[in-house]
Parts: sequence; C-alpha cells; structure tokens
Amino acid sequence: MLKHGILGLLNYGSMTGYEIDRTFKDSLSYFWSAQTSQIYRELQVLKKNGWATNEIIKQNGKPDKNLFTITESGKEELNRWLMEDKTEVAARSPLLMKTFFRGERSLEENIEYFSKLAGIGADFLKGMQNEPPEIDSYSKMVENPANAIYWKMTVEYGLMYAQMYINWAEKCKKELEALRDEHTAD
Amino acid sequence: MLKHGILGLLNYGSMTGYEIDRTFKDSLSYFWSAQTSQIYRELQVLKKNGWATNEIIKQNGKPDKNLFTITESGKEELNRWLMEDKTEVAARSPLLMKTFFRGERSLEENIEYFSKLAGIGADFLKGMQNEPPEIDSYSKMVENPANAIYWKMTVEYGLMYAQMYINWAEKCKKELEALRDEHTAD
DNA sequence: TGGGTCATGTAACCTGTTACATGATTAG
DNA sequence: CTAATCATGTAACAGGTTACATGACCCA
Repeated sequence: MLKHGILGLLNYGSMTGYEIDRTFKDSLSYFWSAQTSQIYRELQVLKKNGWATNEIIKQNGKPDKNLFTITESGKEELNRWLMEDKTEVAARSPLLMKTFFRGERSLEENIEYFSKLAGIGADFLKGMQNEPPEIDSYSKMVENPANAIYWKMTVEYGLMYAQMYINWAEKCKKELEALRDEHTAD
Repeated sequence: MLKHGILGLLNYGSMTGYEIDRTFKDSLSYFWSAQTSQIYRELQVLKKNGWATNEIIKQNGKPDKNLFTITESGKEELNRWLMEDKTEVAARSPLLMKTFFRGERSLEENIEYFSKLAGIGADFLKGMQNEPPEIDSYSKMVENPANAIYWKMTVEYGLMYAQMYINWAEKCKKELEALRDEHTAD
C-alpha cells in the first residue's frame, strides 16, 4: 500500500526519501502514517522492481540527496493499482475492538470513555476545519490542477467521518447515562 | 491488538483456537479480520506471556481439542489495555490513499468508481440491517447480559459509518458529474 | 463420492514499528 | 549555545498475509 502511495507521489515529480517522508507527515498523515525507515526501505523495493530509478545529487555541507524518479513500469504499476477493485467498506478498527469488550469496565468509566472520544473527535474536526491539509502546497507541486478535486474529497471524507464519529460517541454516552439513571432511580 | 481481542474472548470463557477463529470470522469480521494461522500463533504468545493456560482434551475421531483459559495475569493485561488511552480518530485508509491519486485516471472512470463505492456501501448497510452480527449468540456464551450494550454499539457504528460512506461516495460522484457536464456544455 | 465441518497447525513472506546512528548548517 | 532542519539510513522486532498440510466424520 505504502509502495503505491510513494509511486503516486513520484508520479507528480521526482522526490527524495526525505521529501516523501515530509509529505506523508505534513499532509497525508490524516489517512496514512508512515515511518521514515519504512519509506527508505520501500524506495529500495521500488528500485529493485524497476518502478523507480535513483540519482545521487552531490551537495556540500549537507548529506547528498538521493533523488528518485518513477519509470514507465512504475507508472503502469500505479495505474494497475488504481484500476484494481478490492474495495472493502469495513476496515480493521482498534476503536471497535476496545468498545466491544468494555463490559469489563464500570458504567461510570465507560461514560467517561465515550465522553473523551467525543472530545477527541471534536478536536480533530476543529483541526481539519481550521487548517485543512495543505492542498495548495500540492497544487504548486503538480502541474495538473485537476488533481485538487480528489485531494479535497479526502478532506471531505475526514470532515464527514469526524462528524459521524462524534455523533456515535455521544449516542453511546447517552445510552450509558440512561442506563445509569435507571439504576439510581430505584 | 489481536492478542487483546483474544484475551477479551477468553475472558468470556475458555475456548479453543478453532472457536476463536470462528468467532472472529462469523461475528467480529466487520471490524477485525484475523487469519487462522495468526490466531494459533498468538495463542502461543499468550501462553508464553502467562496470560493463558491450555489443556489438551482428547477426542476420538476428531483431532484433540486444545482449550485455552485466561489467567489472572491475562485479566490484568486485558484491563490494562482497556484503560490505556491511545485514541486516534483517523485510521490508515487504503480507500483514501486510492482516492487521493485518482487524478491519474479519467473523469468517466472515476465517476464509475464512486458509483461502485456507493453501491458497495449500500450492500454493506443492507447486510448489517438484515442480519446484524449475531449478538444473541454471544449472549448465550456470556453470563453477563450487560455486555450486549457494548456489542450493539459496535453494530451501531457500522450502520452509521456505512451511511456516511454512501453519502460521501455519492457526493464525490455528483461533483465529478458536475465537472463533466460543465465541460460537455461548451 | 464429494463437499462441508471439525480441528490442528507450520513456513515463508510482507508490512509496519521502535530504536539507534551520524553530522553539518542555520535560526533564535 | 542549543534546538530545529536537512538528509541519509540500518537492525531488530512485531503483526498480518498467503500458501500449504493433514485427516476423520457426516450429510446429500
């Protein structure tokens, strides 16, 4: 998966591992986090597969740059991946795993838990609304402005998801509060 | 993560690897998929960590059962995990990774893509509404009916998520259609 | 007689995480 | 003087996937 993300970025233009790492951390982290070490390792795989070539650029003072460029075969692989359809709605969710087993903890603690989730969701939403991932910085990077519509769609997903997440957490909280109030009413 | 899911199940009662595997595949797969091989491997880790003990139960005709039971230390670990708060709203999303790079494909193909996503979302939603993960079968398994509320919350999340997913896919589709119609109107 | 269920796993591989290592330049 | 930025990675480990292997019993 990360391989294809890197191919997608290289398809916009040649980049060094460092730049790819920065892009993931600064702009794509809300839907994909990647470790620096993994990026450098995957770049070696891309090279081995013939999907990218590299070129050392001498610098003085700083370490040399290792600039990667996508090949024709890399572009084919990128397109193959984009066309393949293996779409699953449900994704692995640590959140739901934890929710599922919460019966082990007290009502009060769980009310607190969902309250915290709602708060975290609200912070995430606010963050996204105030400083949406820097679409403009990609626009400069890429000649074709048509891409921006797809970038915005991922942001839109983030906003809609965050809202749903908050609604869900609040609903859960209310259900537990109702349960608690039933008991204490006796 | 899977370790803790297994611990959570063992906390309901002793189980064999086969039963754990069935439970994940039949009932928890909408938020966590697990390979049979991984379950058997993780059970060895639980044992090694002192979180579970096992007992061979002789059978004739069928292979012997290997029944696992949670230990006190395993219960502590389960509770430690439930109490720890490491909640991230955003999760790694292959869906968004693919969406982000769709500028590489044609408008028409992408309209088709989002249309398919909306359909897949609708099928998932229908499936969940018609046959929600067998909450009843857990209820039999577990003495404490209070757990059911948390199980239902995970199902509720599934329903809300599926709806949001469909709305998003349809919105994306409409945006692209509008773009196409602008161009063809010239 | 053929497929499904019960029931166990191993081996190899791929992907992601954590920890470590180096070193110059630049801005506060 | 110190922290951040630029820029490269390696090693070990943890977690997840794919493929393979075995074998009896039961139902249609």
